[in-house]
Amino acid sequence: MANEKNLENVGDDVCEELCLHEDVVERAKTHMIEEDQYSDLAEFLKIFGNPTRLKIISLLCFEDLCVCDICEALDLNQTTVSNQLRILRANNIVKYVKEGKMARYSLTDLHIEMIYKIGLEHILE
Amino acid sequence: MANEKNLENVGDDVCEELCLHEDVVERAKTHMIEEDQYSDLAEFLKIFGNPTRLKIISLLCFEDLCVCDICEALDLNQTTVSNQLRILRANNIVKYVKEGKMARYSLTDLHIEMIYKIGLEHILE
DNA sequence: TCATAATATTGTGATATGATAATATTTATA
DNA sequence: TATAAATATTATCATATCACAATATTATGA
Repeated sequence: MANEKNLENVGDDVCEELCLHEDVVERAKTHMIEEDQYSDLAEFLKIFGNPTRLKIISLLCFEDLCVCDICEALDLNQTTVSNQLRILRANNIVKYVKEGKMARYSLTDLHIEMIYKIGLEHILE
Repeated sequence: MANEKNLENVGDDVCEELCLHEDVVERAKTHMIEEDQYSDLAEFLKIFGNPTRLKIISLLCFEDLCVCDICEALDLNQTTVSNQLRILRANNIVKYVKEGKMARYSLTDLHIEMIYKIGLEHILE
């Protein structure tokens, strides 16, 4: 029995003196959010990890634009822009209104612009 | 000659009346940053697009931690955590100090916490 | 200097992502 | 209703990324 307890403890208490700080670990855990929220947040922030999408976002920070103008400003073909706009839409980063044949895109909210600008600040440091 | 000019214009002026807004496009272009900066920014923000890395960041928002404690808090094996820490280091998101055998990790600056928190706000809306 | 704890690096196969070609849909107007 | 402009969707293949096993490195204490 005492033996069994020792075996149990092997996993938990390895390097107790020097490294594994039970109290620190427990406190850290209290600051964690739900597993699903980490996934959702990663999915959302992942969208910012592509230069083409960042270019689109950077343009929309200043002015709403139609697909055609975005293609022209970025010198990218229509398929590429349209596909990326779909991804941006699906992730609630841009929205659009139909105006006749055109679709006028804009950022959904200020969070998008903030993340773009804070990121830019960081890399410019 | 007149014919040639017409042909040239076909590419530029297609849908002039309805869609391609030269002035809008020109104005949009003035807001763009350098190609390299888009790449750098994408590389940087891409790092936030992974749940494991976000978990590490979320812990370090509150307290500096050693690798061992991070593994324990996240219930992940050491290889995974160490690899992600290397990526975070390489992208200037975390830094560390050696303390004997241990490495104590922390966030490099407030930008990291801000991006994490703004993103979280966004997905919780 | 040997053993071991803590951390780092490398290699691997499965999965995700990117740009774009090909094609489809939607809408206004002739 | 036929045409063409504007935008959207689907398919493809090359490349990137992921978690982790295996292994290496670093640093402490016996």
